[in-house]
Amino acid sequence: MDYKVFEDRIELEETEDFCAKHIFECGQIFRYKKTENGYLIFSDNQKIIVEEKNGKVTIWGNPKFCQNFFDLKTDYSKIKAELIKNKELTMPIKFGYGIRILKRSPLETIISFIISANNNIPRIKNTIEKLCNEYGENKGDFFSFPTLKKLSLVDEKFWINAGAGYRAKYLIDTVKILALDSSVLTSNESTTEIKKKLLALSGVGPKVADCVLLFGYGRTDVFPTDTWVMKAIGENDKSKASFFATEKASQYGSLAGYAQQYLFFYERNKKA
DNA sequence: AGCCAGGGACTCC
DNA sequence: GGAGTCCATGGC
Repeated sequence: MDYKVFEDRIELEETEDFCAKHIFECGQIFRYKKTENGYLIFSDNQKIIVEEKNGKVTIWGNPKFCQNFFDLKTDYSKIKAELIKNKELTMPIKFGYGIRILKRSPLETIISFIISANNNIPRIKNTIEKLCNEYGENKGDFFSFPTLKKLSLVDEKFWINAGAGYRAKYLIDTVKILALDSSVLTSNESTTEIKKKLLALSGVGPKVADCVLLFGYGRTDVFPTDTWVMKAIGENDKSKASFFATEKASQYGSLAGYAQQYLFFYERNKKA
């Protein structure tokens, strides 16, 4: 995919490999808002604006950050061509053709997906927004995601008030663990090793760990298996989630994470 | 009103 | 290690 890098933006022609709606509404990120002709996104300490009009996509923001964030160097046409050989992915890929997996900070991903457990997206977004507004750095027209140091100042009452529910104590405990040893946040170890460390955090089970690995560490060899993906597979027994996570990761190999995103987006947004 | 939400911890065995 | 139960609370 060709793109031009400027000082304050990146430009590309409209392409099958980039669709803002698909990218932001496939459940991988919670700090975004729909605008008139695009999206307004916050990630880490950055603000990004994506505009799509007249056949052109403009990504406003720090170009170096955005190039990595949108994973612009990865060839999604190639990934889709490979995955679409699996019949069950034909419709999902046609439907969510413009999905890209965003590269995000491990800390923000960990906190976000602990909040996401057994929760609904509007409420998840609301809790994270309250957190940033209170503990993030004021960047003028938005707030950054809080640093680990700032997160250490958040008490249980705040989390409850922000709508975290019973996850409040998980969040408190996880921040404490990370404050003592934050090495996992910058780990470059194998997917299995990092997963083991993530599972030691509070409120992080197999599904949250897989989401964090995929979105926060760019590990595409995992297949996060939530209720929507279970529906996509046609399985009702929730106790089998971890079985399918392993099964599908093995089936799709290093492309498992991409396959999961197409399935998730299709299942959530297709018309019955 | 009642089930569901991008599940996990805890407790049994 | 597998099965059951409980967990807060807004969305629909």
